Amino acid sequence: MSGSGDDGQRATDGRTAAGPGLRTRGRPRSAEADTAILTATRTLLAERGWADLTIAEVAARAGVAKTTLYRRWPGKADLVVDAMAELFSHLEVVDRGSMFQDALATVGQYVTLLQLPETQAALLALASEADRDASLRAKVRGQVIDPQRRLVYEAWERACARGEVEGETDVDLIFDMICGTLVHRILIKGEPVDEAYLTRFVSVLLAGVAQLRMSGGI
Amino acid sequence: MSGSGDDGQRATDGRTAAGPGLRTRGRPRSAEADTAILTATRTLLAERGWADLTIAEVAARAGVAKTTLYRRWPGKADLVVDAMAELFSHLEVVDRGSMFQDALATVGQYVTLLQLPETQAALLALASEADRDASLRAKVRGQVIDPQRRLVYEAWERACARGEVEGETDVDLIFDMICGTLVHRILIKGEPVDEAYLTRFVSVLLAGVAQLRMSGGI
Amino acid sequence: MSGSGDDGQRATDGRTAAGPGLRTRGRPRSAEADTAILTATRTLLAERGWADLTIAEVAARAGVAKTTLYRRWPGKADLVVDAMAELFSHLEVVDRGSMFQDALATVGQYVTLLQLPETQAALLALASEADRDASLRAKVRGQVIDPQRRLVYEAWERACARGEVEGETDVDLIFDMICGTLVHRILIKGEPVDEAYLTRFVSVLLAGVAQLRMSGGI
Amino acid sequence: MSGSGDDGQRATDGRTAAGPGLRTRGRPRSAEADTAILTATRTLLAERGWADLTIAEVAARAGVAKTTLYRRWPGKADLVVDAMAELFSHLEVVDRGSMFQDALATVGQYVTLLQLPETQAALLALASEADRDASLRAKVRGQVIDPQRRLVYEAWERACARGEVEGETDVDLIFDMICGTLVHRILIKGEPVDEAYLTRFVSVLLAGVAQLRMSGGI
DNA sequence: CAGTAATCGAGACGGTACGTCGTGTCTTATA
DNA sequence: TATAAGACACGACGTACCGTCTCGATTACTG
Repeated sequence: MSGSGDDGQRATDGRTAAGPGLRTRGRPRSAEADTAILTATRTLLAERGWADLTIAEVAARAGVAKTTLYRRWPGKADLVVDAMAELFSHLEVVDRGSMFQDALATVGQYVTLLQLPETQAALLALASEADRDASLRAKVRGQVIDPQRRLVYEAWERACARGEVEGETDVDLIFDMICGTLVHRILIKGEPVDEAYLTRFVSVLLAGVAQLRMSGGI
Repeated sequence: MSGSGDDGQRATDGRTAAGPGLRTRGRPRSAEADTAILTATRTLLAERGWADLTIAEVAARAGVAKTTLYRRWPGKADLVVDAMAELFSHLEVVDRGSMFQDALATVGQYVTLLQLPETQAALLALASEADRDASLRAKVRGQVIDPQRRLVYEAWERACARGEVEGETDVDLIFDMICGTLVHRILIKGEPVDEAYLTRFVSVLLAGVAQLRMSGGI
Repeated sequence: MSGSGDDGQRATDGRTAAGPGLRTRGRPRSAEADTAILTATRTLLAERGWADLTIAEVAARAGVAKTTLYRRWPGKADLVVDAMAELFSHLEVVDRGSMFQDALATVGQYVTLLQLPETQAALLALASEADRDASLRAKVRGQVIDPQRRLVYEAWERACARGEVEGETDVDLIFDMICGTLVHRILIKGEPVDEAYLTRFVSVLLAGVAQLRMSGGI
Repeated sequence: MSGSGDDGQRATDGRTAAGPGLRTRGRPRSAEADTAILTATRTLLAERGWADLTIAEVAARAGVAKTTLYRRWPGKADLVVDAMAELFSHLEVVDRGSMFQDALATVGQYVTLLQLPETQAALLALASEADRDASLRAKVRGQVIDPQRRLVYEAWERACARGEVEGETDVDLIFDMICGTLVHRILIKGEPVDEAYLTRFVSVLLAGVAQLRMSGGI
């Protein structure tokens, strides 16, 4: 689970057995409701897009009352953050034997994710909404964006272990370049990323990163 | 002028003195209204953000009736496209003597634009809305995004003329990398771009591009 | 028309032709909407009762948007006041030749009104709601209750003209006794008023009133 | 006790020490809860009025769970009936030596009751709700309204015993006239009843009743 | 220089989604 | 079995914005 809740119960649900018995009062929240709601959210995002995604319809599709939904999430954006977070939590660095092949495969996973209709509907909308809402931005970054930085870090570490590169690198910049380029291509321009584009992109990127290190800079 | 209008009158308004045929009948549209509306749009985008930008308030701020606004633009998104297009139409490639300096200065202009509150409010929102609306996407790309590709092309041409590079390059990829990286940094993550970040970015980018060409690829 | 409006336009609609031309701006309110809404209100009051009377359903039944309804009346109670006022505005004193017969006939009209399902649904509910809402009470009294006092006054005047009685009487008290008794019987206890009950009631009432005057008191 | 409960347990609760058989199983209902709930109901009626009286708030004020309340009363109206019944159960016919003085004093008690804020909030609301709910109407009449008819009957009997009047009279009509007139004055019109009004009212009423009997009618 | 045809301001209109609130039921752990 | 606590399904609320419409009042070209 992603752990996005803002009220006490959800966050500590079933964790602290040490509690003085004051913890579990009243009817516990339905765990199935969470699953049903997040699934319905993704489905409807794909079907209707962001603007036509209605809280009421999500509730109906999930077989849940609107109230239940509002009890757990303050609004559409926060709900969608959790729904997307589940999708983005499955990315992993693939080991294909070389830095280039690792990068190609991992970036490929990210491309696949960005090409899902639910991602197309949600990601830019979330970023847009977050512009004026600091707490939302924190959630988006904390649950969707920032966790993926580890992919860059791990790929670099693995390349170090193989002896392909050494030292440290500018993970932030590389991360921005990867995510940004693909987001611009797929989400903003709405064009597909094929094998050829992907290969050229990773080539330019790795060449640039390598060159940068040879020059001694960071 | 950007020429986003969908009815005939606006496109030919006051421009072609040639055909006085059956075009101009009845009271002509106020030219000042256009200016006032677009200015009000940008101001309110900066003040309120995308979600709280209201057609009614734009009209009020521009001192214009809602009807007048709807007669010229079909909706909020189309209006904002025109408003943003005016901002993005001022970008130029600066000549600083070398490819690296040219790139640094030009990208710097783009950064400045992305950091404006109206851009922060509008750009991702437009891209998000365009996800489901092909005609909107066409407008966004045609008036805001694609025109900037020429900056990459011209910078490359100038570098060729100087003898720094030769042949052709993958303008599309480079364009995606530049815009995407900055959009991700500034609009999605909401972090500033300082001199150091900018320098590193342009270094990696140009190194990558140069390396790529030496390897014979495109 | 009852003249219940609280905004300027409705009250002065079509009255002041002397206005400086500033009066009629924008689209005028639909007069048919008023009729349709008040009719629908009475119909649904009779069908569903007060508690299950929904603003949304009134609007739907009247073929009107909820917004339109809220633009004209602040809430359910105020709407129902106007709807009832139309019903109560048709009461008249009947001339049957004698004070007793006049009273019998006029009170009979009132009984008929109180036995309508819409009145049963509305009158006590309005009075109940008005308990906490001074402005509502003012409307209820001004448009529904107080105007009927004239019936008592006119009947008394006619009896004076006939020479059956002379001087003045306590209209307020008599009015309370008539309305109150019938409201208690019909609306509170929910029992019908038949010819016999009516005759006894009017007898007791007139006898009391006459006796009171002979004793010289007011 | 009013005995509004609909399950068996409450009726026999703590009263009959006779049969300890199979009645008392599991945890017995708290007797204090009943008191606390009815008191809280009257207090909140006076504070908030009928419309803003909430079951949840009554429970909170009584220090009781909502469940407990619903186990004993089916809804807001039934609860309020019981709460009001307690108030109305204290009315008695006062012996002041003459029929007129008895009536004055007894009606005065009723006036005092009607002028309580909790009565103002509750009585018309109950009657209004009862319009569509036969079982509620039965409760209201059985516990609040009808029991007071005995006041008219007893006052008449006492007057007979004194020799002031003889025979029977139309208790129903007189009861409607008394309650109705005062309800109309106090609850519907929202005006106070002072000594003068009261005296005039009782005068007219008794004169009417007396005259009616002399004429031989009933 | 009157007629015609479009625009303009104002604001009412039919819709739709919103987020909140109250109801009455349910599901827990505890007494 | 009753209780306190609180989650739950349901449905109405009143608000806000949308995009359309209907007015009377301007403005220009046109015949």
